[in-house]
Amino acid sequence: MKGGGGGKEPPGEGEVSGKRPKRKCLQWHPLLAKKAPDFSEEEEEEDEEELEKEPVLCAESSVQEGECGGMEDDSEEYSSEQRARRPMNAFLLFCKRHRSLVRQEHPRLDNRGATKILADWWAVLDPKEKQKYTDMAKEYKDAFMKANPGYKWCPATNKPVKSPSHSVSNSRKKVWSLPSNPSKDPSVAKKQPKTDSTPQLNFAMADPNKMGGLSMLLLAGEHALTAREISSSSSQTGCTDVAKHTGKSALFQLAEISSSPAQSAGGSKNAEDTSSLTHVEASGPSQPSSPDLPKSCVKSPLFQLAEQISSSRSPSASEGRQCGQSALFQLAEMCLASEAEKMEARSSQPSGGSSSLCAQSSTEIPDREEQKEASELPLTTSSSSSTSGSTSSTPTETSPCKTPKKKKKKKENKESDENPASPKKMKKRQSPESDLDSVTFTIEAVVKGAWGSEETPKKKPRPSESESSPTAEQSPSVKKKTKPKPKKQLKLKDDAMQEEEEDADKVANKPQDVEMITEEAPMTPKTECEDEFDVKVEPPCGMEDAMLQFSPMEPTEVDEKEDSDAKPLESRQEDKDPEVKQEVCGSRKSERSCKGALYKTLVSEGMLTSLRANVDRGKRGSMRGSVSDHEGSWNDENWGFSQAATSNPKKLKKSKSKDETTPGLGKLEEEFEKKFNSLPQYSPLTFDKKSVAVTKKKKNSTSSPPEPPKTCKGSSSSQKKTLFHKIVNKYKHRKEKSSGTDKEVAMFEPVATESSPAVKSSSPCVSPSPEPQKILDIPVGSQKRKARKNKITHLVRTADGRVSPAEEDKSKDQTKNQDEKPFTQETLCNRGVCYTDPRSAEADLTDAPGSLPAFFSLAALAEVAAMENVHRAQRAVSIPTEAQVKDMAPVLISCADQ
DNA sequence: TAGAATGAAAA
DNA sequence: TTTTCATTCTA
Repeated sequence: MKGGGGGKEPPGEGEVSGKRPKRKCLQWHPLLAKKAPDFSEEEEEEDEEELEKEPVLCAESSVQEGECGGMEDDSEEYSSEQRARRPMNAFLLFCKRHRSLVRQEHPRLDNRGATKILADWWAVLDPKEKQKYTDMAKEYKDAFMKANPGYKWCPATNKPVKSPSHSVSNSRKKVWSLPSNPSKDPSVAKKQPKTDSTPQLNFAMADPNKMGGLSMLLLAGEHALTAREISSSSSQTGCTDVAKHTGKSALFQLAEISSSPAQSAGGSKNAEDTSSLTHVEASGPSQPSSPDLPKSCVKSPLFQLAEQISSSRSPSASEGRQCGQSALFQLAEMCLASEAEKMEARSSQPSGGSSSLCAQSSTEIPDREEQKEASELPLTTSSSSSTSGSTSSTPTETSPCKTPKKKKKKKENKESDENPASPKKMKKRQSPESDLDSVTFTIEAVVKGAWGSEETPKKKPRPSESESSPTAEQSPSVKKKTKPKPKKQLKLKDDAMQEEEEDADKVANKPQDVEMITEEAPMTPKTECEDEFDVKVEPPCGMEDAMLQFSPMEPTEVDEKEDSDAKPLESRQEDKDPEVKQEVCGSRKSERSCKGALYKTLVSEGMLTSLRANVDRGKRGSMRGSVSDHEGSWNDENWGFSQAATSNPKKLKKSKSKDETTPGLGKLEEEFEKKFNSLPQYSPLTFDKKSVAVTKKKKNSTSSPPEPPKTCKGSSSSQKKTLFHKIVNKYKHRKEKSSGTDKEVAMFEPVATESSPAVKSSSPCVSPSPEPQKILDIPVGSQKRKARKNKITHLVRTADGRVSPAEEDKSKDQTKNQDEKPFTQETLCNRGVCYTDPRSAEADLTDAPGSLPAFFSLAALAEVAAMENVHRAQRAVSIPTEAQVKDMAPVLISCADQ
């Protein structure tokens, strides 16, 4: 959609040309950049090579800064190009959090409509509730600013930087400039991204200047954390403590981390990090790293054996394919699973983290190694895998039919070759996935105790992938690490830690999956991609169903979804890939169930909140997203895919932003998400009540105060008052801009209907509650801007309430809108309130006590009539003037109080 | 790519 | 006071 941010840059010019779609901000992040399909394949390949080298250098020497600086330069370029996005304000956060809900309720509704509704909700939202979002926004902003000290919100009208040289890169506009970004060559920038992408921790990225938005911060934080983790893992001590120590919020911490030394190694902390990094990097390039990991991790002999087995097997498996797992392999898996369980038990929080870390670290290394090795030697990967704690990861990678070269390349190549049609799509890798999946499943199953079964499901992998993917996308290892631990560390403070750890442990247990996932996004997951792709394809249906059923609000639903999904999936999977996956993993179903539990857990924890949103989205247009998404693979997206993917054929494309952001952000993002998720998400019902009022407001504002519905007074007076005030304020605004409301009226009527239902549900109260009245009177806020744009002109309504010709047209549109929007009458009807028949409405109105109520009822009626028949509307009602409304306010208030 | 919303920041 | 732009995603 958007521009394709991803993957779109033309290979040739690419880089600069800019295509960084709109969102550059996130993209610019190296990790993201890699992940992002955006880069041309060619470029990516080259970049990869470069990256391999670079990371090492950085890690190795303190000089890193210098080198990194080079990187930074690039990054700077990115930053300049992509620059950090300005932080979201409270409203945007609210929108982000609730848009999915809105969409769920009103699938037909387009974004604009959803936005309007959200605005309504926002208007209605209690101040307290709003405050939460406001606070979050503030915190977010603070963190952002900390990370990007010099950040300017507006590049200023002129936008100095952007236009000229970089112009291209910044397609959009702003380059807000981060202070530091010297010019960069586009080409360089491209390279850097990859380099950056090198999983590891390029703190270089962290540069405040470079740092993009929050996501960047998060990334930086993650990297730091991961580094710490790694170091800790090596030492086995919990490095995370540092993070924990700080009482600051995760966001701040992240910001600090990113801002401070992230690049080179700033303080002592950094030193540790760097050291850890160095280890990783050093190891990464060469296999040695793998050994380190194992050492760090305390593996039981059994575990080691299992790893060896798995690793050994993997190579053959790759060719042989996923399906047939040898008994030995299975045994290994089981061993691993048992180990995993043990690990979990141990891990509790601290230790567990280390274990997970180990796994992660191991995974990470492999990735790097893989990249480098891929270029160099395929075998290395296998060796690394064997050595590395993550058994599955290597095998899977190596296993892929093709040489274990760079995943990215492979993916790209494959994609290009195999799937000429869809660039993004993937090729499927068979064996590797199957292996990994099977392993993961088994592990999970073991952990849960469900082992045994076989069903399995591809989905599990998906979910896990999806989950992990977000974090891991760029570099699998990183992702793994980041997800589990970063969050843990960050949150250490919070209870979440435990939960997270558990999740992480789970993840760790599934290192394979994680790796898979991680790679998916950015790089590629060639194998994963394939797998995912397949999976996505398969599951979509089931997922959709699940998704559909699923309500973002309740986590519990997820389970249900999963269940539902599982069945469909199974059938699907069987249909599709009987060959590979199913066979391979016998126990998938059970695993699936396990995953389902995990999924639930994650959701409950809030880790998957984004998923929810994605899911919602997925419902909308899952399919499209699936394709693009796969590449970009987002955590959430993955989820969405896994779960929802099937459902929506439309597309999921989640916005680039997601793709971009998620990949890199990984755990950090998760934390952010957690916070974000922690934000209250109100059920539509909640808003319905309120919304009713709001809608009314809008309607009123536009022309007449229609709302009839018989709102109930049941609502609390305080809320009503608040609403009233809000409405009044908005109303004022409206007056200012008085144009353009008409549309709203139409729109709102439907809304009103919705609200009305809610009201009814609460109680059949009749008299229009004060709120509604208030609401009716008051316009909703949104209109202002429209006015600017100057749409206003045609909207005007005559005093009569008639609509100007233009309005008539609009009215028509409105009617359309009604049709489109679920809220409208349909919803109302569903809820028990139907105004379809104006007459009935009138009756109600007439019944309504009090002149005011009656008045409103009439007005509402009038609106309804107007919608259906302008003429009727005209005769039916005279629209109250603003003054009238104001006059009525007191009455309304009193009513409300009553 | 425009646009729908709100809000923060800059000009 | 007016513009920009943050998010999301359809038309």
